[in-house]
Amino acid sequence: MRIGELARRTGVSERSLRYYGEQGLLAPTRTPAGYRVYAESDVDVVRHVRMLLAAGLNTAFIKEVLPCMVDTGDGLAPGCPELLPHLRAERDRMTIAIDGLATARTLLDDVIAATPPEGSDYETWVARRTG
DNA sequence: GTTCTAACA
DNA sequence: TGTTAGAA
Repeated sequence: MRIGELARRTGVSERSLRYYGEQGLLAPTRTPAGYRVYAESDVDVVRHVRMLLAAGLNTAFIKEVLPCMVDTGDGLAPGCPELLPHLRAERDRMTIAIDGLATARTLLDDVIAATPPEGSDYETWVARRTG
């Protein structure tokens, strides 16, 4: 099938489909005219890619693990045991990122909280705090 | 009408 | 990622 059909059947834009191809996630063949030709199985590949993307993994990582993933019917499961350490490492990176944002948010909360009392004159308030 | 590449307010 | 221009 060509890109238009795959896009319709997966709900993924043609733009994204071409991008996945550039990233090595999809390997469509080409017609003499240069049109991309996808296999029936690519419908599932695209679904898997979307799931992993939604799970926060980047295309480079997905490219590596995709071949080892098995479709369980309701989701994806690691088909190779040596995948777990990498998946857990990825999870740890997310935790670090989340913690970083949490502290950033707390700091921003402090700035927001240091605001003049309701109804007070802003100019005067600023002058008193500025010295 | 569909797809391709390349480029960007 | 969306969108669009120009060509096939």
